Amino acid sequence: MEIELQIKMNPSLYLRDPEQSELGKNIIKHSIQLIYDNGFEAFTFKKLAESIGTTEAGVYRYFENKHKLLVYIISWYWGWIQFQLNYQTNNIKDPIVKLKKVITLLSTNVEDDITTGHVDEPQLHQILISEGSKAYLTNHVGMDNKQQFFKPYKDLCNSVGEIILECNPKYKYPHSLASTIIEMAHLQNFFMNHLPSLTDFSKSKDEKEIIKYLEDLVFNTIRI
Amino acid sequence: MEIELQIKMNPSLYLRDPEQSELGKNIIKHSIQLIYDNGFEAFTFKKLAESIGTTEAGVYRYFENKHKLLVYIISWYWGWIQFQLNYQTNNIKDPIVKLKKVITLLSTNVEDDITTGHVDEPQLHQILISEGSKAYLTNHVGMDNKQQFFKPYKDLCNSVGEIILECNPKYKYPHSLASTIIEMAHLQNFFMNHLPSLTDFSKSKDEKEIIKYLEDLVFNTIRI
DNA sequence: TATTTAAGATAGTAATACTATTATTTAAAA
DNA sequence: TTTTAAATAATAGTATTACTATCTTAAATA
Repeated sequence: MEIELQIKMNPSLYLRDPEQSELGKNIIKHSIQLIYDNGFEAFTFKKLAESIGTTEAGVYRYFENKHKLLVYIISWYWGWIQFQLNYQTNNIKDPIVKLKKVITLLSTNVEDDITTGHVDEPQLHQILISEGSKAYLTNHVGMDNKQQFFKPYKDLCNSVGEIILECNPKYKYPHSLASTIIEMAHLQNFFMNHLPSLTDFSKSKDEKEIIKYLEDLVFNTIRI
Repeated sequence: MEIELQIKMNPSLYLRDPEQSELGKNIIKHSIQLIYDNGFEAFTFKKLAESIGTTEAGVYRYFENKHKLLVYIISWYWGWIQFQLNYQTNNIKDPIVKLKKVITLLSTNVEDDITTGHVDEPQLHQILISEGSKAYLTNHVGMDNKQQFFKPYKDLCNSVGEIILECNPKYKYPHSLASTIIEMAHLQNFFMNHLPSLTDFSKSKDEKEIIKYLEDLVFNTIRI
């Protein structure tokens, strides 16, 4: 029996479900590759179509515009991370161990997940580091939020917040600390690699240092 | 005697120094207004030129492209914040008081500084919250960094890092904690106003809550 | 077999991000 | 005061981007 992991996506993000056809899956696959290679600003539907071997109009039948496509793949990533979190912390009683797992999961460049054929998770992880915040740092964030575009991110933040509260039920800022952990796991990685003097990891350029920094930050903050 | 505050800018950011002419000052002034109103994605040199009453070509004589203009005004902001930091922490001995001042300075929506005629600081502060990270989250961050585009930001981060070390000389991650404070002062503000469930300040929507959160985070982390 | 549906092919438009040219005004230098 | 240079304004033009529309073909389904 083959198991294939399916992440349920918000239908408002697409015009036609990309999971349901070869072309759709190719759009996701090549989008990740192109955004990973050239960044989101340089990414266009024309280049995407050329890379797939279809036409611009073909892509537009799946996604209204490139921003929604970005939000789609980012949502997919958070959904996938949520699954990994649930899976990895399942049956663990100690919330401290759980929280450490979460920090490691968010900070580590994942391995390719073979149960998700057309998605290259390591590339997607890099996209999240460089482009993740562009999903919500827009003028239309309010409208996007109303359409629940950021639900996977908010759900994840909530899960992390709950684990924080398990560690210390009296801690006053579980959601803010959760969003700080998630954002900083990515941003410190970006800084480490591109603006190293903004971090203390420039020598080793090792993700493990980020994990140590975040663990120190989090467990001192919640006073464990 | 009138005092005018001049922030020295990196000449690689512009083609012609905007401080040196009326048109130049108008470009800065109206850029801030337009980016504040419509966001950076919707901002074009054509709209800017129309808003000033000049032509697109006129703007291009000052700035190569809109990204460099964004980096310019963001650099200006960090230079101005650096000045405010130096000014406000001058003669303060206690590093804890200093660090608190820094957190407050970064988290508070500033008042308009009359010594900088053509710059509206409160609007600029909002731009930093929504668009600040777009200055460096690009594919050409390495080249930009080589040209010292992010020096004011890195200098500020360094200053904050030094104050952290004054509080606790043994703390291991002064730069990372400094960049965390700076980024989170802005990001928690953005979340509070646009994605409130990612924070614990959604009820009051008060900057003072962010300050309390960051103080709690920082002083627990460095164990004061 | 008829019919819906997806995909491919092609064309076209408005806006964006520029570059280039020339004419006019302003200001500094000779 | 005249000359010269520099800044600006006015206009035009191009390649690319971000779409929309239409028509045909192929494949799946009823």
